[in-house]
Amino acid sequence: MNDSFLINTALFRGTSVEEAREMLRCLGSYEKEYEKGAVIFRAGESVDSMGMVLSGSVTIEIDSLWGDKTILGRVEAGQLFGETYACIPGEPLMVSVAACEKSRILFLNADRLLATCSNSCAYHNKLVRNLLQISAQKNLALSRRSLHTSPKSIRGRLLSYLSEQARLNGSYQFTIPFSRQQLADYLGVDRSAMSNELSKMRREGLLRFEKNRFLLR
Amino acid sequence: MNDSFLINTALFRGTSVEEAREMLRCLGSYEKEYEKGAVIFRAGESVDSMGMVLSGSVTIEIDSLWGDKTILGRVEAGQLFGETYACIPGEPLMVSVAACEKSRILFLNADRLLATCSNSCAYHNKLVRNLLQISAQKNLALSRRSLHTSPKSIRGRLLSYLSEQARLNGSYQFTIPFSRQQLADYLGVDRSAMSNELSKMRREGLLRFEKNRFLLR
DNA sequence: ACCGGCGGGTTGTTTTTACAACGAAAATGG
DNA sequence: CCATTTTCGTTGTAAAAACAACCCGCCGGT
Repeated sequence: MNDSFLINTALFRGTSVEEAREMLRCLGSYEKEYEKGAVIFRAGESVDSMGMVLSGSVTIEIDSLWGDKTILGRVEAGQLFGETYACIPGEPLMVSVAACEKSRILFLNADRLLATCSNSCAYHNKLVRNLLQISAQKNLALSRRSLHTSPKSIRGRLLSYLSEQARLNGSYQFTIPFSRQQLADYLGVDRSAMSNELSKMRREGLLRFEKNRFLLR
Repeated sequence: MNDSFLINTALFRGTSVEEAREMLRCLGSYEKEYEKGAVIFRAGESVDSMGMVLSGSVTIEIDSLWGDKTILGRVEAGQLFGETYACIPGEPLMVSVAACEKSRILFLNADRLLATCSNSCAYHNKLVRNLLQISAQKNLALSRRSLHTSPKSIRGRLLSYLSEQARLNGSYQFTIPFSRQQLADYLGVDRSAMSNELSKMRREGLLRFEKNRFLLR
């Protein structure tokens, strides 16, 4: 892990390299690598650590019996996952987290982070505030998905999602971080029906796309 | 407001009555009353305060043009709303908050809560930690809704929601906090179709219900 | 080069849901 | 206590999505 990597993450923002290193020790952290598709947290378990993606990316998903999955969001390098459950000891996960490519994960013990650290680590409070920010951001991400799944039609959901991607990118041209199946899972619709709708929208001149690159008009 | 009310809320848990009172002053708080249906926060605005429900209850909802609404959750007495946006200054709301009955709301300035308070209020850090817990809980609430809306069929959604209500109540008999329309909005389905499905399930002997009281078998 | 798997598009069928319209019961308000 | 509005269940119809089956093209491995 690069020295400057940590202090550029949302969690460690505002600390120095040395402080961050010390915090890692204090938090009882360790790293682990996962292959594509490997499950990192499984629904039903309860966890006492949160994970930070060092490299690669993971998806947070709800797995139904019958094999359907709903993707709640994607977590990229530098971002956290599982912090919600880590903050609520004993709460069983209702989601699973899986690597969507080969990924390296840093685990951080939550109890130690939340404990009112005596005085050894003066930066605990900073970290807690950062974590609050992150939690609020994750809240937004979840709300955003609700926003995109609130239209009842596939087209409505696609437009809601794609418009926001355009807004985020500040351009009508952008690349999305999902494969078709993942996008369908994220929007809660059938993949083939979605492909169909995308083609229909293209025929109507609403948009263009090639693979994951989209152009809205 | 009852003296012991505050210190029994998740936000002020762990503080004394006097401390809580002082914090109220420190946070620049004020109260306001809303009639049933009144909008407290409107999507698109940005806010610098969070609200605590003192009495009554409010719903957090996504309003589409065309008048459809998606209910993300219900906030009861003692609970917070808007804390997500209050933690992220300038972020425009993508949801609205409306009173679903006559409600009294306490507003708390977020900047002052999050500011690293010099030394006047020693309990700021406690409050921030509590807020982190609350934020995590709200995360769960949002995830829970995603869980309940991830089945594609109305029946699947109903069963997901009702099973959890049963689990929460620790009994197969329970009362839900939603009217039919609200439940339909929460589950993201058509009300009449949902009524229909409920009746069908009753005919099949899966459950009984009268008004908001349900009995699962 | 061949094979096999995966991602993605197409098509047709079937099931489900949304939608609209209505009526009865219950709640509300004067 | 009556009038009005809201809530909820019912029905039928039209529209949409799920589902299944299939195709093609691409890529990685052998």
